[in-house]
Amino acid sequence: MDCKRLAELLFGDIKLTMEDILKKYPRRVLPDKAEVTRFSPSPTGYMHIGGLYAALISSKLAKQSGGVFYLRIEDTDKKREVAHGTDEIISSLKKFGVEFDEGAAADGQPEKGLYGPYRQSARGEIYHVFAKELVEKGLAYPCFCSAEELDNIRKRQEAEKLDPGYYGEFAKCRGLTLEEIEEHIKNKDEYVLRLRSPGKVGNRITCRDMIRGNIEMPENITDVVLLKSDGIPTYHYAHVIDDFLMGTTTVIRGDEWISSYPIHHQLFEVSGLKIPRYAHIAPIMKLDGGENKKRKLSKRKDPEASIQHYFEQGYPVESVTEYLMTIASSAYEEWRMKNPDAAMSEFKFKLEKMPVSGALFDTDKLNSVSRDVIAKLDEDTLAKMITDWAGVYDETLAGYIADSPEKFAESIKLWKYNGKKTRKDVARWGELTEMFDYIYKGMPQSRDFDEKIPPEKRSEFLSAYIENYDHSDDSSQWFERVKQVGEPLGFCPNIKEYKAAPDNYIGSVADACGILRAAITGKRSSPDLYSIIKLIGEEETLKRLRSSI
RNA sequence: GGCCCGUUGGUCAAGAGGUUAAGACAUCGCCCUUUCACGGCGGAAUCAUGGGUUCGAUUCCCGUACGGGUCACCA
Repeated sequence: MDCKRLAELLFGDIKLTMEDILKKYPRRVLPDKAEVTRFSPSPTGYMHIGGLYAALISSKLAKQSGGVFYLRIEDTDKKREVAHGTDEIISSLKKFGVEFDEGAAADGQPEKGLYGPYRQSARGEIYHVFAKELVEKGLAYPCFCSAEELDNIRKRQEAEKLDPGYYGEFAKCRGLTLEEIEEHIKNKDEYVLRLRSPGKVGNRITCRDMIRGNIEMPENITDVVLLKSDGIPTYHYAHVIDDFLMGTTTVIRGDEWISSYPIHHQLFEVSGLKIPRYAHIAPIMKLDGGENKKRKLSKRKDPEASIQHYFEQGYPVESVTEYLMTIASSAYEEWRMKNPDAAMSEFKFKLEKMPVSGALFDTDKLNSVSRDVIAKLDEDTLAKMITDWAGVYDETLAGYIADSPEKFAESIKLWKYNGKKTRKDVARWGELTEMFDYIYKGMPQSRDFDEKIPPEKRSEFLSAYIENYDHSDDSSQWFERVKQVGEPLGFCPNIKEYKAAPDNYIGSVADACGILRAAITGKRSSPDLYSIIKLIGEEETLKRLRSSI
């Protein structure tokens, strides 16, 4: 067959030439070992935590090696595209401190970088130039099979337990003559462009994966689709051309791509392009119900899959990135313990140390990391972060803040410090609302008394305490009074003595304080009680105490 | 089902042919303590399984089980 004529027939109208393209995308001049990485999402909806994870790693790798990190939008599937998907990705990532050296920009904004356009939808002609070359070399051909025909092929293969795909005897259009093709084109029949795979059954290829080492698998033998009927390339083809042109050194992507690696390997080969390194990262998993089955965090089922969730809950973004780093690298936690105040960028990240199997998302761990992050923040930063968050996500809390800024400042001090030691019991701003309730809102809705103390003893103590209450007590007088009131009623003033002989008492001062705490705040745990009393004032304190009897 | 990948405490995991098999989170106990917290100390808890190779295997090899991924004109 005259492949040149076929190429003209299919791509006669393109103006660009291969020389133009290669001139426009020169090899990058970068220091030795500099990594060029990318984040290449499809704008199909909200940002997934897995996307953030990948972006974080990719960015880190480029930055620490003096390379380039860029954003490429893979918008080749118009059906799944969501309006403003790109804006959403960029702004979310920005909030997490992930910045691109070059790449796609928000809708209407100019792109940064010389290797664009960075939206695949704007690169149509480029792909066609490469595709034309493949056709010229006889390595690609048009296929006019309908969806039904393909479906039948698949069914037959399934029934006969054959390998699925368009190959061998199933590749009907592989043998079309130029005349037949011309006829189809004249009839304006829809077609896709397929690779004429040079693969042989039995051949093996190996994927050099930075995380898993070498992975051996069968060579691709199927005539995969390169260009869809709308002329837009499939992921496979766009990946190969773009990552070559844009100079990606290491492709970092989810491990669901491993199985299509043979296709990519072959595509690079037939196109005569240098294949990049790959790092296939394991997804973040979740335990599914009681089934004890792991599965990927799913956008649909799991709120925690969306990074929006973390904004809503009020996790500082550093908490999330810190946590993600502990998953990405087992060495991270140790490093962090040694360098509590260092910037994350100082950590030397290694792909080789990444986990090969999916880690279960652990909210407890996230919370713990987050408490540490929050504990390091100073009051002003705290106040600002909380105010900003509440303004968007928590009306009640925002109302409290607006109601009395002084009280708010006091409250922050209260939960952050106890004397000199900082508390670590808040992992997300959402937890603060409840705490501020008892400072701002008055009477607790319900009171979580320790049922170890019989209710009548509790009331007895409460009455006696109210009787003896003196709001002018300083903090040590206050505590003395709790002891004094409690002692005759069976509350041992000395915790050690109480522990030595618990049966001799109803409880200890700690229990007495617990009664007061629950009466005033409703909770068993709260910041320093004396300070809370001072904050809410005498009248309110007595009111709450009385109502708990 | 084919093809890949994986399996160390509840979770995240380090680890190496010979170790008392790190550490973190969670959990439990104790200590500190002016309550709550913070902090300190300690406990319980792990090498999926069967065969090899070896003086010795959790570590290397093979099988089995289990789990994950993938098999589109989606990415």
